[in-house]
Amino acid sequence: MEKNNPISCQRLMADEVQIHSCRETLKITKDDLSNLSKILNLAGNEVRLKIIYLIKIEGELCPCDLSDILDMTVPAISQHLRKLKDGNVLGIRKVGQTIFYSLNKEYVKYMNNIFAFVQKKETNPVE
Amino acid sequence: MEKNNPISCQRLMADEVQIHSCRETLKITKDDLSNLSKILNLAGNEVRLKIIYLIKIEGELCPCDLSDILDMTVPAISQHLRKLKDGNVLGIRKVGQTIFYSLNKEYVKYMNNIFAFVQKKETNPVE
DNA sequence: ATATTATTTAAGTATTTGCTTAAATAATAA
DNA sequence: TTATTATTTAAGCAAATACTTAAATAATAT
Repeated sequence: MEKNNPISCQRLMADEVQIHSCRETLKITKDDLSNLSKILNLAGNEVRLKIIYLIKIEGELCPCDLSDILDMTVPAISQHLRKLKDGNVLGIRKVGQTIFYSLNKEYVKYMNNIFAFVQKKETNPVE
Repeated sequence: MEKNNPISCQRLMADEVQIHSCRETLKITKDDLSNLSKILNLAGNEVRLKIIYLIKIEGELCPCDLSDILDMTVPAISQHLRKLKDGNVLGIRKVGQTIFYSLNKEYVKYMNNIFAFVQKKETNPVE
């Protein structure tokens, strides 16, 4: 259902064409931007960003290790990992009672973009 | 002051070297990751992401236009703009009583990374 | 079986967030 | 001057967030 809102900005110089163009842009990119905002929201927490960054470098890490590394309780880490897993950013591999979290393939490229300006630290080669 | 926490993860396979390496990595990247998380946190809100995206395409936009385009109240928009300005993502240009917000130069490159996988829409050429 | 270990889940809570409405600023127009 | 317009600021509030501690699962070890 097209809303076709009237333009309420009353500035003399208000550029109706620009406003309509922006609305069109949003129509086209709505879903992309919505999905993107969810990823960025996950990454926009310092603890989770560290988790993603470390897992990206190391290949995989378990909650217990991350708890050690980040000096946080295991449940606190676990809850962050769950969000990242729910958001499909991370996947898991179970080995006995240990659960290794790793970056899902489809996000590797994007995370390279995200971390582009972070001081380099080489990723571990997959063996 | 070096904390040098003992490793508490007791897994048989716990890789002490890896854990120490991660701690070193964090020491090096701490500030970068902290700053990055702030930017991503700003971008990780759907409304603000739309604002950044539109401003990136259009060059600059005012609160009144954004209020029209996003169908939100002017104060709601204004408060988002303030956060983006406080985070140094946006800058302003005043023309009479209208305030135009634009993407700060230092963030243009990074925002290209952020929006890399959003359906293309050409940026307006600067005239 | 019992104990230990790794992890998740749940409940509680203080803080942050994102809006709302109303009021305050500040520039322009009549 | 007074009115209008663009914007910000402030106060209030419901919802979301990120932790805490305790309990529940589940796999391993004794």
